[in-house]
Amino acid sequence: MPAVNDCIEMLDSETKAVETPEDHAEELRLWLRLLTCTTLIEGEVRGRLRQRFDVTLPRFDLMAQLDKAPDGMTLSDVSKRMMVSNGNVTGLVERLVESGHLDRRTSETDRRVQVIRLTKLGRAEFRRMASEHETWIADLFADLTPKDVRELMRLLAKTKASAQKSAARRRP
Amino acid sequence: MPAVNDCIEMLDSETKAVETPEDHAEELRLWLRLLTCTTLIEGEVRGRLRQRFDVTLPRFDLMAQLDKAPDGMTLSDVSKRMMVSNGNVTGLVERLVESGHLDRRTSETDRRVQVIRLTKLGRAEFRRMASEHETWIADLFADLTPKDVRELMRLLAKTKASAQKSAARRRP
DNA sequence: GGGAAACATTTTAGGCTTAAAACAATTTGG
DNA sequence: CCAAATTGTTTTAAGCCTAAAATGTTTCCC
Repeated sequence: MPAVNDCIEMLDSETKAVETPEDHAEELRLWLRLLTCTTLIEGEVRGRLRQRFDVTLPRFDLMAQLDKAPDGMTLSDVSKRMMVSNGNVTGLVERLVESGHLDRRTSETDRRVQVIRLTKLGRAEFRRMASEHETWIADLFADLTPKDVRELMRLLAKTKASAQKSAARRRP
Repeated sequence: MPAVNDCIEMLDSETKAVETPEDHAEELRLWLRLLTCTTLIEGEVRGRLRQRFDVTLPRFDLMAQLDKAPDGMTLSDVSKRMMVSNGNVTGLVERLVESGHLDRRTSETDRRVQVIRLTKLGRAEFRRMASEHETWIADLFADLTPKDVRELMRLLAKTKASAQKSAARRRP
């Protein structure tokens, strides 16, 4: 009896009292919009880095991590911070060592560990790129008021926590 | 005299009256947080798609576009919608045609154009995946209240508009 | 009509990315 | 002590992705 079914579904969607196929369209739209924003900005930054400095985004990101760590980082550290796979970092580091931006040495205390640092050249180039990069980002977010920025920061922090909790539920 | 300099900088950062090297650290932090959220969720979705359905995220995304277009789409349409390069779509479509999920034919009216559609198999598989996918997304955003979701939607719409405007300024 | 511009797609070359397996070194627990 | 588990990195195989150049087709407009 379709009529009865319709009633039940309407009731549910209004009151959230019953367990039936729920509507998660809002969350889905939110996710797509989040993804759109990120893709848009990421593509813009990628293009500007390439045009202005002939550098790729992953290389820039890796250098950004190292700039914050004057004593260097292990490959695992970098991999966790950048949220990419280990093997990915291996290749990235290889190319940046090759181009003279990174210094890589085996730890004295643990011969499994590779410690990487920015070279003088690498640091200088990164600083030069980073200051321009910061103005790009400011420009991309220019229409947001300081209040918007604060509110977004708060909601994204909540989003991040929610997603981490959900991920942990599945992989305890 | 460093003391004087400090005063000027503090004044500026408080009042925004003078034009000096401005501080865009807040926007930068916002961008990094946005990127973190997306990377986190995207990685989670990618992993679940692989484990549950042995499908990649780009394939799923492409099928999602086609599911909304019963009459098919051209490769250019897909490329614009997915915000990826043309060449990328060519390869993706190739593999999905090969696996029987997509049907590709040259347009009768314009022989430059390739029109792609989901096959029966492709549509069935996509629907099966999509309904589960929707629950994953809902779970990942579970800690956000309906008000949070609305507010995020609003702020991300503003962000998207701002970024598009900034991109257009560069590439008119 | 015909050449130039615009458009849709593919190709190319190179880099990024992942998951999984392999390898190497250290730590741990009996 | 030493075998087993753990940890850090690299390798492998496959796929994703981009920018730029090349190819084929249509449209524009003189």
